[in-house]
Amino acid sequence: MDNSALAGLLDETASLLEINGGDAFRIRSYRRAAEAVEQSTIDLSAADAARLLSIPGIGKGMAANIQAAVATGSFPLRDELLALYPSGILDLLKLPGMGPKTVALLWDASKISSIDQLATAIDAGQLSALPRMGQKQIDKLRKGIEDYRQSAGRFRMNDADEAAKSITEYLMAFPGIAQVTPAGSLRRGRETAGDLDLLVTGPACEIDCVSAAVEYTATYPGIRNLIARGENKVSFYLANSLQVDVRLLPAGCYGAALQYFTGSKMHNVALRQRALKLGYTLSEWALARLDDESVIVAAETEESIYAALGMDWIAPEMRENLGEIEAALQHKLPQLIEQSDIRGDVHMHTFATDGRNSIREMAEAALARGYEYIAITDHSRNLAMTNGLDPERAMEQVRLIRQTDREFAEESGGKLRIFTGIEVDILGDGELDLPDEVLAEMDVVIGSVHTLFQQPKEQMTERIVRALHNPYLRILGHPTGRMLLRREPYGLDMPTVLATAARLGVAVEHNASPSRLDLCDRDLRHAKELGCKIVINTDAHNNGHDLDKMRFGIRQLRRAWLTAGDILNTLPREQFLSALRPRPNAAS
DNA sequence: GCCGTTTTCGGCCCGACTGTTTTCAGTCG
Repeated sequence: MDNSALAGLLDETASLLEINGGDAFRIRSYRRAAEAVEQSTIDLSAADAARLLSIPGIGKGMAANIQAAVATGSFPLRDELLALYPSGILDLLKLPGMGPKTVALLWDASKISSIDQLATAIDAGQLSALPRMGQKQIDKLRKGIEDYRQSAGRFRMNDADEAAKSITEYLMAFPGIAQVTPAGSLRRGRETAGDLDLLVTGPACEIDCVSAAVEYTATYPGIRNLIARGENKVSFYLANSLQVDVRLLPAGCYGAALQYFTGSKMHNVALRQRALKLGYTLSEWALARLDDESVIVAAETEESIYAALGMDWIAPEMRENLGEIEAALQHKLPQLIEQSDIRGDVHMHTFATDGRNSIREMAEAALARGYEYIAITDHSRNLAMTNGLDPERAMEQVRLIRQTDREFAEESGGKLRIFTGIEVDILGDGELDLPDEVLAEMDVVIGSVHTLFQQPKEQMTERIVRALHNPYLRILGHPTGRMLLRREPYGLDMPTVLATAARLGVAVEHNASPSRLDLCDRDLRHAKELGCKIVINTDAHNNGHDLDKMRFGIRQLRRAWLTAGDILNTLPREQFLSALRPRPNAAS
């Protein structure tokens, strides 16, 4: 059992305890332990008790739970709770506005323990009899169920990504397998994937000897159950119900297969039409002559196929038939942004609030990543649960950032600059929650939408627009608050927000991570059209893989056809701050 | 349930907002 799975067990136990009305501090302990396990860099299933106990947040009880889970797949408290409630009850918590108290209420009153049962109860009008269940609440739940069902069955990009990595590692260990490439929506950079397509090639995949590699694929240890095993294809489900199709192909047709299975459907339809026009036929096996299909025109590489069709190779992220084919024919495809274009990350937290590292540690991690600048932007006081900074602590933090910046610049030979910053909360009245004299000290002021995000659409938009008018605000953070597979964007009037930001010169932040996606490709396209400044940040809370979240965000930028020139933090550091909205009193 | 001590037990991030109340419970970050 890997750390993630282990963390999942602890976290779901915490949720079950909450539904059960357990002690709040005990619940927090389970959450903390789950977090610690998830973040741990060592394999805890192989760790002894002493090693487990050395991890902050893991004590005697939790160490015993972990050891039991490694040995048996569960532990006593979890088993006891699962005997009280069906496990499907945890799905209910995924609905917006649905917390443990409401879940407990539904269970106690009507034995509702799944989303389907809840939907039935709503349709039967059973809910209105319950306390605190007005029409608004019921409407909200109905909408939530609708959204949930739309996203059900799809997997977040990072889950598909991780599965692809681990299967790839397994396959590459087989002699004669030379290349494994994820195709489908994962390769196109979609934020979710319905299934996972892996294309495999190498000497072991040639037609006369492929059976051994197929056999090896079918014995991948992560397989929950095998769906099909053909001559050169293996399909199976992983433990998390993700369906995986592995195709083992001769090198001679690898490019054609890669092109075909990457899609999208509409892109492929348009491409096949183009082929017909030129007297060819395109399939997953080859681009061949229409009058004699035994004559292969191109098949080995994608580049050769696109070239034979008279066009430049098209990056997978653009293959949605949104004009990329015409652009490729005219050799006018944009040079899409690459991760290596990014020179800085200006949204990160430290242990002054809810981060896990010091300013210096974040700086070291950023430098190791090749960045030229970062901004430390801890939370302001309104986000009380994060130990947000009040004016005094914010000023102290500024002092500390400047001191660390000086020391670090000296040690690193000036390779990295640390900007001062703050992530302030936009309040219900559209005001920022720190006074101007504090904001004036900050290089980077990110105004984020945290506590506002549940509000009705009209007020929400109006309040954000008001906040944009605050002259100290330089970046609009988490502009849509969109959480992947959790809830739809809350119906915010994004065109108005983006147009206002563009007019006032406020940059909007794109911040994509496994769990959230602030701007989708459509938002980003729109932002560019409006001439909006865009930054891409990670909202990093630790110096480890958090900074790596940038790679998830880059995909949406590429899907929106953005180039390095469209993104502010591709600028050298001398130019970055001056590209932001000018500050009211250009003090420091 | 964990932690840090007072080495045996008390303290453990909390404020904004909504919808349902008729003074507040529940959810969210």
